[in-house]
Amino acid sequence: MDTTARRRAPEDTRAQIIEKALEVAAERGASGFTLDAVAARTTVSKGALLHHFPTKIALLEGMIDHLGQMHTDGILAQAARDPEPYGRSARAYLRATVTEPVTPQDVSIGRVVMAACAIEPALAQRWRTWIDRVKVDDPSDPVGADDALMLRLLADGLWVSDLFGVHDVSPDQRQALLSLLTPGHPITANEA
Amino acid sequence: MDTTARRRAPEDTRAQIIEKALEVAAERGASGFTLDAVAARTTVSKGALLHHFPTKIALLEGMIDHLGQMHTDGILAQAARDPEPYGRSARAYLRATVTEPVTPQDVSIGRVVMAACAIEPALAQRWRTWIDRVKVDDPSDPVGADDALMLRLLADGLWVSDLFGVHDVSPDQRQALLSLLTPGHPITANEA
DNA sequence: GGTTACATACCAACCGGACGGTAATCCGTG
DNA sequence: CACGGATTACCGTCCGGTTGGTATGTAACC
Repeated sequence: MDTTARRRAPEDTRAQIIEKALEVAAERGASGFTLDAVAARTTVSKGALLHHFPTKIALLEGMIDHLGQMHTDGILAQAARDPEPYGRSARAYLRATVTEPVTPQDVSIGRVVMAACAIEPALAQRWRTWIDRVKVDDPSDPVGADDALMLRLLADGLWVSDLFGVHDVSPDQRQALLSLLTPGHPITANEA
Repeated sequence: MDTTARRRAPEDTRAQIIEKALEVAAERGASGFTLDAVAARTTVSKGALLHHFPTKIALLEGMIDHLGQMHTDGILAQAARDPEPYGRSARAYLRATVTEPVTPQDVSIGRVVMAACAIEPALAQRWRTWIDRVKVDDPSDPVGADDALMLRLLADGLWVSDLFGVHDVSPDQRQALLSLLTPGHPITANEA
């Protein structure tokens, strides 16, 4: 990061910007998330920031891609650790939401991303692509599509509940949700 | 609404402002939801708008209260129409989300509210009070708290899925979700 | 006459992005 | 290898448009 490292590592600069941008989002929230604030936190200037991300939406896309990458990695790792093939993917999706510690920083970042997606629909689309990437291995799963969908909706609901504090969900209740999808015990009625 | 009706009906003016504000939110989205746009759509001026709602957040609070009122009314009406007492409240909560036609206007308004809540946590708190108001009759319900919570989380997940289009949920699948909570068939494992 | 319900004009601050400039690096050529 | 032009990374400043909010005035009502 010395001054001579100009052209050395543009990819590192990009990564650093995204990392710092997430920090700003975590600490200042959506209203405090400005290009100036992000630039001030990085070692580079605002001009360089705009050089790597020509627009604020582009920066948010970068952040969402980063988060999506991490999230899908976590889900796929969870799925790989799960010996039971039945409903593996959907369960991992839920488990990632239930298990991961939801820190105040996570909540703040989640709110910023949520606000961004609500304001700019294109960003919501971007987020969706990451979700779809996790779903690809579903066809090989013997679990019914209805049950899998239900678990995912449940996970999403739990996520927004954590974001806005709409429901009080105890650790026990979180744990109970995990044992929902078991082989031979379909949840939805019109399952095969 | 003639010009002579100055002092006549301040309450009507308030109601009209909220109504028009929701229209603006539906048509212009979050980025187009500005005080000027709202004022332009009403018969009153921007000054009058600020007179009734001294700040933009106050206006959003008014809108959220209005939506919350309608939503809880719908849920309570659904619950009243349901002959089966088991899980009545939670089912009504879910049914309100599943049954109500989700128009593009609803989606747009929902996004604006979502963005507002994500940016200003105080608004999320406001929304939560409306949810709590629906839950009050739960204690008289023989359904387990875990199952009721699960249905609510499911409903919330379905709502955000409709808002952002994350999952494709067929009408059949929506219908299937409704038949989840039946007496004698608890969903979560650790029910009594 | 004092308060309420508005209208009109105005402002100041914020913020995304444009711009002109500089220096380091890459690359083709001889 | 030398070298020189093109490209890329980056800087710092400035600007214009937008927007939430204010200040001042005025007419209707109690």
